[in-house]
Amino acid sequence: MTSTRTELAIKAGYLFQQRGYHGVGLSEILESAGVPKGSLYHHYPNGKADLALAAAEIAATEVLRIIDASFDEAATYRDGVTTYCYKLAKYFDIHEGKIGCPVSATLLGGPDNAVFRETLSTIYSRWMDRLAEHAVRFGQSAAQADHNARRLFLSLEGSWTLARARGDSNVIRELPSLVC
Amino acid sequence: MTSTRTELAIKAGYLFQQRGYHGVGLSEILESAGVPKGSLYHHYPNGKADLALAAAEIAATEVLRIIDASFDEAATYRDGVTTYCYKLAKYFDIHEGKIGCPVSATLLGGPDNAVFRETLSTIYSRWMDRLAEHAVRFGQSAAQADHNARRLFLSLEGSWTLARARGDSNVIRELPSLVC
DNA sequence: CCTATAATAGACCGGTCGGTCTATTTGACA
DNA sequence: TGTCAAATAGACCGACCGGTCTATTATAGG
Repeated sequence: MTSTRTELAIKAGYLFQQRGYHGVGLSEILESAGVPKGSLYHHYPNGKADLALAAAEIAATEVLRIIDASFDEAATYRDGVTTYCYKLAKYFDIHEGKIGCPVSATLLGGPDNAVFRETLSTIYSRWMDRLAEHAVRFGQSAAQADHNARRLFLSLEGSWTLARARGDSNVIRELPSLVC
Repeated sequence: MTSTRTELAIKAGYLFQQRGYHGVGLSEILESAGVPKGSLYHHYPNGKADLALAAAEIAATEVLRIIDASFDEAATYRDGVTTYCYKLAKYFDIHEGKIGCPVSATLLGGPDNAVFRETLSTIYSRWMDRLAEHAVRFGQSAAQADHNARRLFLSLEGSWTLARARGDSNVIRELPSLVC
Protein backbone atom coordinates (compact mmCIF):
# COMPACT_ATOMS: atom_id res chain seq x y z
CA MET A 1 0.00 0.00 0.00
CA THR A 2 1.56 3.28 -1.13
CA SER A 3 1.17 6.29 1.12
CA THR A 4 -1.29 9.04 0.36
CA ARG A 5 1.62 11.39 -0.17
CA THR A 6 3.21 9.17 -2.82
CA GLU A 7 -0.10 8.27 -4.41
CA LEU A 8 -0.84 11.97 -4.91
CA ALA A 9 2.53 12.60 -6.57
CA ILE A 10 2.21 9.60 -8.88
CA LYS A 11 -1.29 10.42 -10.06
CA ALA A 12 -0.46 14.10 -10.42
CA GLY A 13 2.61 13.09 -12.41
CA TYR A 14 0.58 11.19 -14.98
CA LEU A 15 -1.78 14.10 -15.42
CA PHE A 16 0.97 16.71 -15.67
CA GLN A 17 2.75 14.60 -18.26
CA GLN A 18 -0.37 14.44 -20.38
CA ARG A 19 -1.59 18.00 -20.24
CA GLY A 20 1.22 20.01 -18.71
CA TYR A 21 1.43 21.80 -15.38
CA HIS A 22 -1.14 24.47 -16.15
CA GLY A 23 -3.41 22.10 -18.02
CA VAL A 24 -4.33 20.13 -14.91
CA GLY A 25 -6.44 21.45 -12.06
CA LEU A 26 -6.15 20.43 -8.43
CA SER A 27 -9.70 19.08 -8.51
CA GLU A 28 -8.75 16.61 -11.23
CA ILE A 29 -5.66 15.47 -9.34
CA LEU A 30 -7.62 15.01 -6.12
CA GLU A 31 -10.36 13.08 -7.86
CA SER A 32 -7.82 10.88 -9.65
CA ALA A 33 -6.06 10.06 -6.39
CA GLY A 34 -9.26 9.86 -4.35
CA VAL A 35 -7.91 12.28 -1.78
CA PRO A 36 -9.47 15.42 -0.26
CA LYS A 37 -7.90 18.82 -0.63
CA GLY A 38 -6.97 18.99 3.04
CA SER A 39 -4.64 16.03 2.66
CA LEU A 40 -2.89 17.58 -0.31
CA TYR A 41 -2.00 20.71 1.61
CA HIS A 42 -1.07 18.65 4.65
CA HIS A 43 1.53 16.64 2.70
CA TYR A 44 2.52 19.43 0.28
CA PRO A 45 2.20 22.77 2.09
CA ASN A 46 3.17 24.70 -1.01
CA GLY A 47 0.46 23.03 -3.03
CA LYS A 48 0.64 22.46 -6.74
CA ALA A 49 4.28 23.48 -7.19
CA ASP A 50 5.49 21.11 -4.46
CA LEU A 51 3.41 18.36 -5.97
CA ALA A 52 4.87 18.88 -9.42
CA LEU A 53 8.45 18.75 -8.13
CA ALA A 54 7.70 15.58 -6.16
CA ALA A 55 6.02 14.03 -9.20
CA ALA A 56 8.98 14.82 -11.41
CA GLU A 57 11.40 13.36 -8.87
CA ILE A 58 9.49 10.09 -8.75
CA ALA A 59 9.21 9.87 -12.53
CA ALA A 60 12.90 10.69 -12.96
CA THR A 61 13.93 7.94 -10.56
CA GLU A 62 11.74 5.47 -12.40
CA VAL A 63 13.55 6.29 -15.63
CA LEU A 64 16.90 5.60 -13.94
CA ARG A 65 15.50 2.25 -12.84
CA ILE A 66 14.49 1.45 -16.41
CA ILE A 67 17.93 2.41 -17.70
CA ASP A 68 19.59 0.05 -15.22
CA ALA A 69 17.15 -2.75 -15.92
CA SER A 70 17.85 -2.38 -19.64
CA PHE A 71 21.64 -2.25 -19.52
CA ASP A 72 22.34 -4.60 -16.62
CA GLU A 73 21.16 -7.62 -18.60
CA ALA A 74 22.52 -6.48 -21.96
CA ALA A 75 25.34 -8.20 -23.81
CA THR A 76 26.46 -5.02 -25.60
CA TYR A 77 25.83 -1.29 -25.36
CA ARG A 78 23.70 -1.48 -28.46
CA ASP A 79 21.62 -4.25 -26.86
CA GLY A 80 21.07 -2.04 -23.85
CA VAL A 81 19.91 0.85 -26.01
CA THR A 82 17.50 -1.42 -27.86
CA THR A 83 16.00 -2.84 -24.68
CA TYR A 84 15.73 0.65 -23.21
CA CYS A 85 13.84 1.96 -26.22
CA TYR A 86 11.54 -1.04 -26.33
CA LYS A 87 10.69 -0.65 -22.67
CA LEU A 88 9.91 3.02 -23.19
CA ALA A 89 7.83 2.28 -26.29
CA LYS A 90 5.82 -0.21 -24.25
CA TYR A 91 5.34 2.38 -21.51
CA PHE A 92 4.20 4.84 -24.17
CA ASP A 93 1.59 2.38 -25.47
CA ILE A 94 0.37 1.51 -21.97
CA HIS A 95 -0.49 5.16 -21.50
CA GLU A 96 -2.20 5.32 -24.87
CA GLY A 97 0.32 7.66 -26.43
CA LYS A 98 -0.59 10.50 -24.13
CA ILE A 99 2.70 10.56 -22.26
CA GLY A 100 6.08 11.45 -23.72
CA CYS A 101 9.04 12.52 -21.64
CA PRO A 102 7.96 11.84 -18.04
CA VAL A 103 9.24 15.16 -16.74
CA SER A 104 9.40 17.84 -19.43
CA ALA A 105 5.70 18.72 -19.53
CA THR A 106 5.59 18.83 -15.74
CA LEU A 107 8.61 21.06 -15.26
CA LEU A 108 9.06 23.07 -18.48
CA GLY A 109 5.32 23.69 -18.61
CA GLY A 110 5.31 24.93 -15.02
CA PRO A 111 5.89 28.38 -13.58
CA ASP A 112 9.02 29.87 -15.15
CA ASN A 113 10.71 29.49 -11.85
CA ALA A 114 14.45 28.90 -11.43
CA VAL A 115 13.83 25.91 -9.17
CA PHE A 116 11.76 24.16 -11.81
CA ARG A 117 14.35 24.72 -14.52
CA GLU A 118 17.25 23.64 -12.36
CA THR A 119 15.43 20.53 -11.24
CA LEU A 120 14.81 19.60 -14.85
CA SER A 121 18.42 20.27 -15.77
CA THR A 122 19.63 18.08 -12.92
CA ILE A 123 17.30 15.24 -13.86
CA TYR A 124 18.48 15.31 -17.47
CA SER A 125 22.10 15.26 -16.36
CA ARG A 126 21.44 12.28 -14.11
CA TRP A 127 19.93 10.36 -17.01
CA MET A 128 22.82 11.14 -19.34
CA ASP A 129 25.40 10.35 -16.67
CA ARG A 130 23.79 7.00 -15.99
CA LEU A 131 23.70 6.15 -19.69
CA ALA A 132 27.36 7.13 -19.99
CA GLU A 133 28.29 4.94 -17.00
CA HIS A 134 26.81 1.92 -18.73
CA ALA A 135 28.58 2.82 -21.96
CA VAL A 136 31.90 2.94 -20.09
CA ARG A 137 31.08 -0.41 -18.51
CA PHE A 138 30.87 -1.81 -22.05
CA GLY A 139 34.36 -0.56 -22.83
CA GLN A 140 33.79 2.90 -24.28
CA SER A 141 36.14 5.73 -23.44
CA ALA A 142 34.78 8.50 -21.24
CA ALA A 143 34.56 10.84 -24.23
CA GLN A 144 32.83 8.27 -26.43
CA ALA A 145 30.43 7.44 -23.62
CA ASP A 146 29.45 11.06 -23.03
CA HIS A 147 29.01 11.60 -26.75
CA ASN A 148 26.77 8.55 -27.14
CA ALA A 149 24.80 9.28 -24.00
CA ARG A 150 23.97 12.77 -25.16
CA ARG A 151 23.12 11.54 -28.63
CA LEU A 152 20.76 8.97 -27.24
CA PHE A 153 19.19 11.39 -24.79
CA LEU A 154 18.58 14.16 -27.31
CA SER A 155 17.13 11.80 -29.89
CA LEU A 156 14.95 10.17 -27.29
CA GLU A 157 13.50 13.50 -26.22
CA GLY A 158 12.71 14.16 -29.86
CA SER A 159 11.24 10.70 -30.29
CA TRP A 160 8.91 11.16 -27.36
CA THR A 161 7.60 14.34 -28.96
CA LEU A 162 7.25 12.89 -32.45
CA ALA A 163 5.66 9.73 -31.07
CA ARG A 164 3.03 11.78 -29.28
CA ALA A 165 2.33 13.89 -32.37
CA ARG A 166 1.93 10.79 -34.53
CA GLY A 167 0.39 8.59 -31.89
CA ASP A 168 2.92 5.93 -32.86
CA SER A 169 5.33 4.22 -30.47
CA ASN A 170 7.38 2.81 -33.35
CA VAL A 171 9.15 6.16 -33.57
CA ILE A 172 10.77 5.17 -30.27
CA ARG A 173 11.48 1.59 -31.34
CA GLU A 174 13.29 2.77 -34.46
CA LEU A 175 15.64 4.90 -32.39
CA PRO A 176 18.48 2.38 -31.88
CA SER A 177 19.05 2.03 -35.61
CA LEU A 178 19.20 5.82 -35.85
CA VAL A 179 21.72 6.53 -33.10
CA CYS A 180 23.96 3.44 -33.03
CA MET B 1 2.28 47.04 -41.16
CA THR B 2 1.06 43.58 -40.22
CA SER B 3 -2.67 43.04 -39.88
CA THR B 4 -4.33 42.78 -36.49
CA ARG B 5 -5.12 39.17 -37.27
CA THR B 6 -1.50 38.27 -37.93
CA GLU B 7 -0.20 40.37 -35.07
CA LEU B 8 -2.44 38.49 -32.68
CA ALA B 9 -1.21 35.11 -33.90
CA ILE B 10 2.45 36.11 -33.70
CA LYS B 11 2.26 37.52 -30.20
CA ALA B 12 0.13 34.61 -29.01
CA GLY B 13 2.67 32.27 -30.55
CA TYR B 14 5.53 33.69 -28.51
CA LEU B 15 3.55 33.38 -25.32
CA PHE B 16 2.33 29.86 -26.04
CA GLN B 17 5.88 28.77 -26.80
CA GLN B 18 7.09 30.09 -23.49
CA ARG B 19 4.39 28.89 -21.14
CA GLY B 20 2.32 26.44 -23.13
CA TYR B 21 -1.27 26.64 -24.33
CA HIS B 22 -2.90 26.47 -20.91
CA GLY B 23 -0.26 28.64 -19.29
CA VAL B 24 -1.30 31.75 -21.18
CA GLY B 25 -4.52 33.63 -20.66
CA LEU B 26 -6.42 35.58 -23.28
CA SER B 27 -5.95 38.76 -21.29
CA GLU B 28 -2.17 38.44 -21.53
CA ILE B 29 -2.33 37.82 -25.27
CA LEU B 30 -4.61 40.78 -25.82
CA GLU B 31 -2.42 43.06 -23.74
CA SER B 32 0.71 41.88 -25.54
CA ALA B 33 -0.84 42.55 -28.93
CA GLY B 34 -2.62 45.73 -27.84
CA VAL B 35 -5.91 44.47 -29.19
CA PRO B 36 -9.35 44.31 -27.54
CA LYS B 37 -11.19 41.06 -27.02
CA GLY B 38 -13.83 41.90 -29.59
CA SER B 39 -11.21 41.92 -32.32
CA LEU B 40 -9.86 38.54 -31.30
CA TYR B 41 -13.26 36.89 -31.64
CA HIS B 42 -13.91 38.76 -34.86
CA HIS B 43 -10.78 37.35 -36.50
CA TYR B 44 -10.79 34.00 -34.69
CA PRO B 45 -14.40 33.01 -34.02
CA ASN B 46 -13.34 29.86 -32.17
CA GLY B 47 -11.14 31.84 -29.85
CA LYS B 48 -8.06 30.47 -28.20
CA ALA B 49 -7.91 27.20 -30.12
CA ASP B 50 -8.12 28.95 -33.51
CA LEU B 51 -5.45 31.35 -32.38
CA ALA B 52 -3.10 28.56 -31.32
CA LEU B 53 -3.46 26.76 -34.64
CA ALA B 54 -2.81 29.98 -36.55
CA ALA B 55 0.20 30.76 -34.36
CA ALA B 56 1.66 27.30 -34.92
CA GLU B 57 1.17 27.61 -38.67
CA ILE B 58 3.04 30.90 -38.78
CA ALA B 59 5.88 29.59 -36.61
CA ALA B 60 6.15 26.41 -38.66
CA THR B 61 6.44 28.36 -41.89
CA GLU B 62 9.14 30.52 -40.37
CA VAL B 63 11.16 27.41 -39.55
CA LEU B 64 10.90 26.26 -43.17
CA ARG B 65 12.18 29.67 -44.21
CA ILE B 66 15.15 29.31 -41.87
CA ILE B 67 15.90 25.84 -43.22
CA ASP B 68 15.97 27.14 -46.78
CA ALA B 69 18.04 30.17 -45.84
CA SER B 70 20.56 27.88 -44.15
CA PHE B 71 20.91 25.28 -46.87
CA ASP B 72 20.55 27.43 -49.98
CA GLU B 73 23.86 29.16 -49.35
CA ALA B 74 25.66 26.11 -47.97
CA ALA B 75 28.58 24.40 -49.71
CA THR B 76 27.84 21.01 -48.18
CA TYR B 77 25.05 19.33 -46.27
CA ARG B 78 27.11 19.57 -43.12
CA ASP B 79 27.54 23.31 -43.69
CA GLY B 80 23.80 23.68 -44.00
CA VAL B 81 23.21 21.82 -40.74
CA THR B 82 25.74 24.02 -38.97
CA THR B 83 24.22 27.25 -40.25
CA TYR B 84 20.75 26.01 -39.37
CA CYS B 85 21.76 25.24 -35.80
CA TYR B 86 23.56 28.53 -35.37
CA LYS B 87 20.56 30.45 -36.61
CA LEU B 88 18.30 28.59 -34.19
CA ALA B 89 20.72 29.13 -31.30
CA LYS B 90 20.69 32.84 -32.05
CA TYR B 91 16.90 32.82 -32.12
CA PHE B 92 16.97 31.02 -28.78
CA ASP B 93 19.21 33.70 -27.26
CA ILE B 94 17.13 36.54 -28.66
CA HIS B 95 14.18 35.18 -26.75
CA GLU B 96 16.27 34.79 -23.59
CA GLY B 97 16.13 31.01 -23.54
CA LYS B 98 12.41 30.95 -22.93
CA ILE B 99 11.48 29.47 -26.29
CA GLY B 100 12.40 26.03 -27.53
CA CYS B 101 10.57 24.25 -30.35
CA PRO B 102 8.31 26.93 -31.84
CA VAL B 103 5.30 24.65 -32.06
CA SER B 104 5.41 21.80 -29.53
CA ALA B 105 4.39 23.78 -26.46
CA THR B 106 1.57 25.41 -28.42
CA LEU B 107 0.13 22.23 -29.88
CA LEU B 108 1.15 19.36 -27.58
CA GLY B 109 0.29 21.46 -24.55
CA GLY B 110 -3.12 22.27 -25.97
CA PRO B 111 -6.44 20.46 -25.69
CA ASP B 112 -5.88 16.76 -26.43
CA ASN B 113 -7.78 17.26 -29.59
CA ALA B 114 -7.15 15.22 -32.76
CA VAL B 115 -6.83 18.38 -34.86
CA PHE B 116 -4.02 19.70 -32.69
CA ARG B 117 -2.10 16.45 -32.80
CA GLU B 118 -2.50 16.03 -36.55
CA THR B 119 -1.46 19.60 -37.20
CA LEU B 120 1.70 19.03 -35.17
CA SER B 121 2.42 15.77 -36.95
CA THR B 122 2.03 17.46 -40.33
CA ILE B 123 4.32 20.33 -39.36
CA TYR B 124 7.02 17.94 -38.20
CA SER B 125 6.77 15.96 -41.42
CA ARG B 126 7.07 19.13 -43.46
CA TRP B 127 10.27 20.06 -41.62
CA MET B 128 11.81 16.64 -42.08
CA ASP B 129 10.81 16.48 -45.72
CA ARG B 130 12.38 19.85 -46.39
CA LEU B 131 15.60 18.82 -44.66
CA ALA B 132 15.65 15.63 -46.69
CA GLU B 133 15.14 17.57 -49.94
CA HIS B 134 18.23 19.62 -49.22
CA ALA B 135 20.18 16.48 -48.34
CA VAL B 136 19.22 14.95 -51.68
CA ARG B 137 20.27 18.15 -53.40
CA PHE B 138 23.72 17.61 -51.91
CA GLY B 139 23.94 14.15 -53.42
CA GLN B 140 22.53 11.89 -50.76
CA SER B 141 20.32 8.97 -51.71
CA ALA B 142 16.66 9.20 -50.74
CA ALA B 143 17.19 6.67 -47.96
CA GLN B 144 20.25 8.44 -46.60
CA ALA B 145 18.49 11.78 -46.77
CA ASP B 146 15.45 10.56 -44.84
CA HIS B 147 17.70 8.96 -42.26
CA ASN B 148 19.74 12.10 -41.72
CA ALA B 149 16.72 14.38 -41.73
CA ARG B 150 15.04 12.38 -39.01
CA ARG B 151 18.25 12.21 -37.01
CA LEU B 152 18.66 15.95 -37.18
CA PHE B 153 15.05 16.64 -36.38
CA LEU B 154 14.87 14.33 -33.37
CA SER B 155 18.13 15.60 -31.92
CA LEU B 156 17.07 19.17 -32.48
CA GLU B 157 13.83 18.66 -30.60
CA GLY B 158 15.88 17.24 -27.75
CA SER B 159 18.34 20.11 -27.96
CA TRP B 160 15.60 22.68 -27.69
CA THR B 161 14.39 21.01 -24.51
CA LEU B 162 17.83 20.61 -22.96
CA ALA B 163 18.80 24.15 -23.93
CA ARG B 164 15.74 25.51 -22.14
CA ALA B 165 16.41 23.41 -19.05
CA ARG B 166 20.02 24.58 -18.89
CA GLY B 167 19.40 28.07 -20.20
CA ASP B 168 22.26 27.49 -22.62
CA SER B 169 22.06 27.88 -26.39
CA ASN B 170 25.37 26.09 -26.89
CA VAL B 171 23.50 22.83 -26.61
CA ILE B 172 22.04 23.70 -30.00
CA ARG B 173 25.35 24.87 -31.46
CA GLU B 174 27.03 21.58 -30.54
CA LEU B 175 24.42 19.62 -32.43
CA PRO B 176 26.17 19.39 -35.84
CA SER B 177 29.17 17.60 -34.33
CA LEU B 178 26.78 15.18 -32.71
CA VAL B 179 24.68 14.21 -35.71
CA CYS B 180 27.05 14.51 -38.65
C1' DC C 1 -7.89 4.47 28.32
C1' DC C 2 -6.50 9.21 27.55
C1' DT C 3 -4.33 12.54 25.05
C1' DA C 4 -1.92 14.93 21.46
C1' DT C 5 -0.73 15.02 16.91
C1' DA C 6 -1.25 13.47 12.22
C1' DA C 7 -4.32 13.09 8.68
C1' DT C 8 -8.65 13.54 6.42
C1' DA C 9 -12.64 16.13 4.93
C1' DG C 10 -14.70 19.71 2.42
C1' DA C 11 -16.95 24.41 2.72
C1' DC C 12 -15.50 28.64 1.30
C1' DC C 13 -12.80 32.68 -0.83
C1' DG C 14 -11.16 36.18 -4.22
C1' DG C 15 -9.37 36.10 -8.63
C1' DT C 16 -8.99 34.79 -13.28
C1' DC C 17 -10.36 31.91 -16.90
C1' DG C 18 -12.47 31.57 -21.85
C1' DG C 19 -16.35 33.18 -24.04
C1' DT C 20 -20.64 36.11 -25.25
C1' DC C 21 -22.87 40.21 -26.16
C1' DT C 22 -24.00 45.00 -27.27
C1' DA C 23 -22.37 49.43 -28.63
C1' DT C 24 -19.37 52.32 -31.10
C1' DT C 25 -15.98 53.57 -34.53
C1' DT C 26 -13.78 52.98 -38.98
C1' DG C 27 -13.40 52.68 -43.80
C1' DA C 28 -14.65 51.22 -48.57
C1' DC C 29 -17.73 52.02 -52.09
C1' DA C 30 -22.01 53.70 -54.24
C1' DT D 1 -21.82 62.35 -48.75
C1' DG D 2 -24.63 58.47 -47.22
C1' DT D 3 -24.65 53.66 -46.27
C1' DC D 4 -23.44 49.43 -44.41
C1' DA D 5 -20.36 45.93 -43.29
C1' DA D 6 -15.91 45.28 -41.02
C1' DA D 7 -13.51 46.03 -37.12
C1' DT D 8 -12.78 47.73 -32.54
C1' DA D 9 -14.02 48.29 -27.77
C1' DG D 10 -14.92 46.51 -23.36
C1' DA D 11 -18.65 45.35 -19.90
C1' DC D 12 -20.29 41.24 -18.36
C1' DC D 13 -21.05 36.10 -17.38
C1' DG D 14 -20.82 31.50 -15.15
C1' DA D 15 -17.27 28.19 -14.31
C1' DC D 16 -13.28 26.92 -12.38
C1' DC D 17 -8.77 28.09 -10.62
C1' DG D 18 -5.32 27.55 -6.53
C1' DG D 19 -5.33 28.31 -1.83
C1' DT D 20 -7.09 28.96 3.13
C1' DC D 21 -9.49 27.65 7.00
C1' DT D 22 -12.18 25.12 10.45
C1' DA D 23 -13.95 20.81 11.89
C1' DT D 24 -13.73 16.00 12.34
C1' DT D 25 -11.62 11.42 12.45
C1' DA D 26 -7.50 8.06 13.02
C1' DT D 27 -3.63 6.78 15.28
C1' DA D 28 0.50 6.39 18.07
C1' DG D 29 2.67 7.02 22.73
C1' DG D 30 2.01 7.60 27.71
